[in-house]
Amino acid sequence: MEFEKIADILKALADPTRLKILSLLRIRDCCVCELVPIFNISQPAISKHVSRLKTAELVHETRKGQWVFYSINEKRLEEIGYALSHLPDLSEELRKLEQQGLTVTCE
Amino acid sequence: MEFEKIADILKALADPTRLKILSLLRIRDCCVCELVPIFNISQPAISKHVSRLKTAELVHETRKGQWVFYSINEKRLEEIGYALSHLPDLSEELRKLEQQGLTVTCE
DNA sequence: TATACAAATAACAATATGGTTATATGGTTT
DNA sequence: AAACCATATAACCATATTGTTATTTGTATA
Repeated sequence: MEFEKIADILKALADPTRLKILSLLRIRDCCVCELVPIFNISQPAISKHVSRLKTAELVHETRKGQWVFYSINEKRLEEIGYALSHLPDLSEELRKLEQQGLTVTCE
Repeated sequence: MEFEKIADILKALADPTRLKILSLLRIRDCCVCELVPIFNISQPAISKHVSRLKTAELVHETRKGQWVFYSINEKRLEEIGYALSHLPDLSEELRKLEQQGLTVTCE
């Protein structure tokens, strides 16, 4: 996965409210109207948070009548964990640096 | 680790430039003046990025003469990987929701 | 001591983020 | 059809983020 893509998914994760939503979805699927009374923020705020998680493919949605239930996408979380321990290799950049004689060699 | 703390570390990670810096530090320790020619941004911008990584304890710094060398803190990265797969438990919140009769039971 | 280089900090600007309230949309029920 | 409820979107505001240039601080050296 590219650096920009990894950063985008991490940005979607990097918020306490969204992390809490994911933790709740680990217990069971929830709809927005269940999440609202748990947090001290408005319904549109919750709606935007889950929307951000959906864009990052960290959750899936399923409409059931008038409700929309969100479920966690554990695969995506595993992917991001893997991406962090296997970031794209930039050794070519360091090689170019050496060719340009810009390397700092200390003592 | 608390949600706010995890979110803070994820915010430090959630930027392509900082992810690239970490990838470079996986190859070898680098100083700011080596990182500058690799990226298309100014020296103060790089300095602020490594400072952000340092605050999140994702890197360590060692002064060597006039240079400051940065090294990756792999332990911290492992910690955040672990934290993502073991987020704090919020089942108590769902229990309270049920007690208040706010649970949505569908079909 | 004066000069030079590396790195950090200050002050600022443009954009992104995370909240609000008001309103629109989608589906259910009377 | 009308009313109702859940969710999404629009418009807006305050603050955070990420870059810039100018300046300061720390260390080495002529």
